[in-house]
Amino acid sequence: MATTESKTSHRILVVDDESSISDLISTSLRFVGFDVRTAATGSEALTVAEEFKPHAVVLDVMLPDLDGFEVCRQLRNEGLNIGVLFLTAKDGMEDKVAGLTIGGDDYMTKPFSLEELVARLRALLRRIGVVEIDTDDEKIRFADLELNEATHEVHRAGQLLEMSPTEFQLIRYLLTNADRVVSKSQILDHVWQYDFRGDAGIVETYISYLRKKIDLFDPPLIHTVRGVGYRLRLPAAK
Amino acid sequence: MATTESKTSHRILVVDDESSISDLISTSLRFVGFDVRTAATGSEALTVAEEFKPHAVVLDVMLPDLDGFEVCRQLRNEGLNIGVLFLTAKDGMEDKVAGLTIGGDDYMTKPFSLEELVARLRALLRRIGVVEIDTDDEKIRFADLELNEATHEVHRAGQLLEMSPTEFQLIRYLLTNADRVVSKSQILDHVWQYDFRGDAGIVETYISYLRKKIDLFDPPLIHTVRGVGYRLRLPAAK
DNA sequence: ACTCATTCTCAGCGTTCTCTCAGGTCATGG
DNA sequence: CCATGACCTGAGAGAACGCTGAGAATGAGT
Repeated sequence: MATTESKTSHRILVVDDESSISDLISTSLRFVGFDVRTAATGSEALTVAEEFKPHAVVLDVMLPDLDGFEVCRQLRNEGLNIGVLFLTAKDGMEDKVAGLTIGGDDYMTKPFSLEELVARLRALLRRIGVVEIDTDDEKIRFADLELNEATHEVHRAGQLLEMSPTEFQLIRYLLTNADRVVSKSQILDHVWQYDFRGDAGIVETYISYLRKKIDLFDPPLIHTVRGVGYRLRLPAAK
Repeated sequence: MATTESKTSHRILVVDDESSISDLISTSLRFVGFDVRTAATGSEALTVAEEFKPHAVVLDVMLPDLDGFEVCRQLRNEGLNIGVLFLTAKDGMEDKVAGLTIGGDDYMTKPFSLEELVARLRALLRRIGVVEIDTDDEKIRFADLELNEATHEVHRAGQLLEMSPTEFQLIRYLLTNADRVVSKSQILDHVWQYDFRGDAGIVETYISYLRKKIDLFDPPLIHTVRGVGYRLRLPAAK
């Protein structure tokens, strides 16, 4: 019943020359139900794309041969309706990337969190019209808690709650796993940037932040399962 | 029950260089009905996997030759849908543990209990889609007693019972062996960490805890078989 | 440059859990 | 019916776990 996916899985092409990154991304995307192929170079990307006909491409700007934008341009020349999610290192190039990111495309700076990658990719697919735009589709609800993907707003009992970026991602992750226990490591791996090397105790701190905002209302929704993790649930849960 | 029935036998590859550990695990997994192969090194794991095509791998991250992550990556490169349950030492894990729960994977720190290993492995197989996701599949029932893996909740007669981690594992072990007698040493071996060196009397204590919660209802389900062990049964089923 | 929001670490604190022990109860065989 | 061993359970020490406030470090916006 808690299936987030997906009658027809969408085809995503992941292009990155660092295999650790491309493995991480493709594993994650496959798990949430996408059909994934990878390429390590620009030219390989073009070759694969021709045959694979992806709906969207996750594309590193920095490639050994072609420039990411060049790859994008050539893909577009095929006349296909392809969405592109650029990946870029966090240097000075961000502005340039932002400027070159046009249309329904998007970009993210490395390192990012997998939770955000998936969210951005889904938004991208919606924008370019591959996925039906159902306004309800952009909202996740649990009890009187509502998260709006499009506006990035969270409401409880009709009231707007201010969330920091991390808090937003955390509550989103909990919401997509509503009613199931998720461990602190799972949270860390999905919500935090993939290069985070700190303690899992940070999760406790953010859970505390969330509770101060969300569970200031009744009934409390965020529950601790000692020794295991956290779980979003209603008290009435039979 | 006398025959080794393997209608839904999933293939599990166990990779650990300590033969004591790998024996322990494989014996246990075979007993609960998995088809098990073992490997002592990373390269052996890859060789065996190619031919054995396991559904999941129990993989020690500390291997003599290849790193556990490298093994994982190469397994994934085959394009196969393999779940990985990593085993890590409790101490030297500071910067290693990141990203281990991506893509439905999971990890456990040594020492662990066999009960938990089996539970985690089953959850893993469900998540990666090897086993049908039937919400009922995540529940174990006996009489009016119900244990839910996903939510970590235990109900009796529709009422929620609070359980500590060890209590939860114990009732789960009893439930998976419902109607059969299990000895105290069996319980100790499966529910407690394999390096536990205490008295078996601890089991009596925890049985007592459980009875205070579960058999506060009628009829009592936990029965003592004097001189042998314990058995979960209904009064009618003499 | 300054301010503010945010992220993250850390340590103190209270709670819960684990495990041991000891005295009591119960079943069984003699 | 008693003796014996097996089992039950309450009490309590110590450890593990999780929550939270304080504050340093970082980064974004003005």
